Amino acid sequence: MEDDKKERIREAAIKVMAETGFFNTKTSSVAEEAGVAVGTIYNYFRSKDEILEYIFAVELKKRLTILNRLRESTEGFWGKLDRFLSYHFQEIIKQPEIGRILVREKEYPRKNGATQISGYLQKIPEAIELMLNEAMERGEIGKHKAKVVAAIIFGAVQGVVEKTVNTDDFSLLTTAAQDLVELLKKGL
Amino acid sequence: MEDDKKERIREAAIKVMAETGFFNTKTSSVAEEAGVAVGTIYNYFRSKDEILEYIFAVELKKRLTILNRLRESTEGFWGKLDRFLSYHFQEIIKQPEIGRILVREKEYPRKNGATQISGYLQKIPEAIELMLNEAMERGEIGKHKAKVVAAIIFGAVQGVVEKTVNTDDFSLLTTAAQDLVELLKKGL
DNA sequence: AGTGCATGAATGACGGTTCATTCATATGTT
DNA sequence: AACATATGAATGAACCGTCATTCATGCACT
Repeated sequence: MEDDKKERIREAAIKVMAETGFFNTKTSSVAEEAGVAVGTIYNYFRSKDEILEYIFAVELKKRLTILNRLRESTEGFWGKLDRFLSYHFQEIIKQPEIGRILVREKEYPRKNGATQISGYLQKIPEAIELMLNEAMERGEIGKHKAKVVAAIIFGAVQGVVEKTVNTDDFSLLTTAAQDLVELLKKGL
Repeated sequence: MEDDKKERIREAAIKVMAETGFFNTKTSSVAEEAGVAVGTIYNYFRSKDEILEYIFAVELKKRLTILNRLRESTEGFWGKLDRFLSYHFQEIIKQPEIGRILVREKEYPRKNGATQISGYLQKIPEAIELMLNEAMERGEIGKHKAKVVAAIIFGAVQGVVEKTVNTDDFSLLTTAAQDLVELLKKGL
């Protein structure tokens, strides 16, 4: 049995939690799926909560890296948005379980105070809001309430992901980025 | 102490579950909030799950009634959508806890098989999809994939509600219906 | 022979549900 | 009107299954 236990546990947790939801997931199931003993999990994570937190951290870091890279590019707003959404949707096509977890477990209140999750998650709509404001100043898009628009975009993305994972119709996601960008471009 | 225990329990559950989330809500807390004994809950509900199911049933029935009434009216698509969204957002302004629960607890996998919740909830985007198709046939809006658009609208609505309850900024909701309709009207 | 990771049975807290009991109110009887 | 009895809603302490977490022991590699 080879190494990188932490990664093995993360992948197992993604699989099991996507299936049954965080609260109905037993650490013993995660252990079994990962092929390790229950106790081993606790050599790498302080608690069950921390596993979920780690899952979010990994995924959101990937997306924020993309967003920051895009911010610096000279591309127009719509190109940036299209790139970002395409990346996000591709990731979910590759691993639908991630989609399930991201839409389902976000923001759920945990027993012992807040986790980092909300904090991490906030940053995505914030980044979009920032890009929106820049685009408005450049006159690339008309004046709108960036906050509301960001919430709409963020929500629309989740809506499409949700529909996809609920119906297992991944064809939706292959064109969703263009569909959405097109709609928004005309709309704003 | 007057009557209608079931209603008292429903209201208490809304309050407590909005605060702590379904899975962190103890039946004893609901009982306390409702001013009844724990056992009394079980005279009106078979389980904790059933309380949540009932909360959804009540709220979704209200919304589906509106939607069906609108379907029969001769009003155009955009008027209908505006009316529906206005109603929904007003309800959440009146009782933000409902908003929290609707966006957070939807579709969460329960231990003992499926609940009615997903089934009920499906009907909203379905109704929107239907209205969209009718509007496209009438030529009121251009041809689009109704399924994707319905998912986008449904998601966008949730996004705005989520933003609102997370920031406690209810001013968002007062104009959100018009903002959203306007954006979509131009976009489609 | 010491260090570090892995193990999984044991532990203990927690909380949903049950049910024997209480109690308020209604009904019937004189 | 006074009393007896029946009904079923309300109660909450106790029960019991369910896990998250711990830790004593085993194992491997240096």
